[in-house]
Amino acid sequence: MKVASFNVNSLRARLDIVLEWLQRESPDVLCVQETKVVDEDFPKSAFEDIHYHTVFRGQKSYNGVALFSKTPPENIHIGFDNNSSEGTRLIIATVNSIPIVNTYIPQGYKPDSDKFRYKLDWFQRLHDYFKKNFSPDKPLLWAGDFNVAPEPADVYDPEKLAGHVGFHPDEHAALRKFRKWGLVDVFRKHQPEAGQYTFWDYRLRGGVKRNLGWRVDHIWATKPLAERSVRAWIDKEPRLREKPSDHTPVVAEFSI
DNA sequence: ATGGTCGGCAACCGA
Repeated sequence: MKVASFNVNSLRARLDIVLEWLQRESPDVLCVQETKVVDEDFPKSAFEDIHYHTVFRGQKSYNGVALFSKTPPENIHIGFDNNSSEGTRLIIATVNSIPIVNTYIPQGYKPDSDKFRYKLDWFQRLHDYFKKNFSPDKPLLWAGDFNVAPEPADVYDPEKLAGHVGFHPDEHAALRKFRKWGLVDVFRKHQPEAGQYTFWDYRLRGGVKRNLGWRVDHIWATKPLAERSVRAWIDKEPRLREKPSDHTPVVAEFSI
């Protein structure tokens, strides 16, 4: 089973890239964030044409998540309380008997802002959701744009960025709670080397060229599933980053 | 150097 996560920063702006990537890599599941498209305008048939099932929830201009799968998704939940709050940031569906959680975690703006408190609260709500609905002793996959680089190896300048949004002690404490519950960073398990990024700060002059990157897109799994992971990588295909604002996909393979 | 540049969508917001 092959699973990927990709922040597309507008699905319609990058539709060809996503379709080509699906056909090239042929993952069983692709979790997408920042679709930026309302459900009525979602390009559903383009994905059905290449034999992917779709689950999506969007809104005008911002946010939006989608899940694509080769086999039909089951037990679909959108948002924390199903089909209402935070649906454009959270899709849960079971594919090939494995519950997949696709999240677009709030970005957080600045550490002294309400938006940052909202982000921390969001992590807490998700943690509560996991505790209530899932067991760390059973396979569970959590993928998405977490908007947090977990470790110093995951940012281009850990000393300069310490305390910034996306690399803040409170965010690291939030992630630690998920680890404590039983989730494993599957990419890191297979890739110990520092400096492997999924996002580059295009707001800094020459940020992409200067490799000013962050690893904020993740695939985490409970131990029974992580034990069956055989490979994980970040797709470095240059075509995926035609635009400076592009994230790039993170991929993991499991022997199930 | 504490900046800049994207996408959506039509003035700025969010990242």
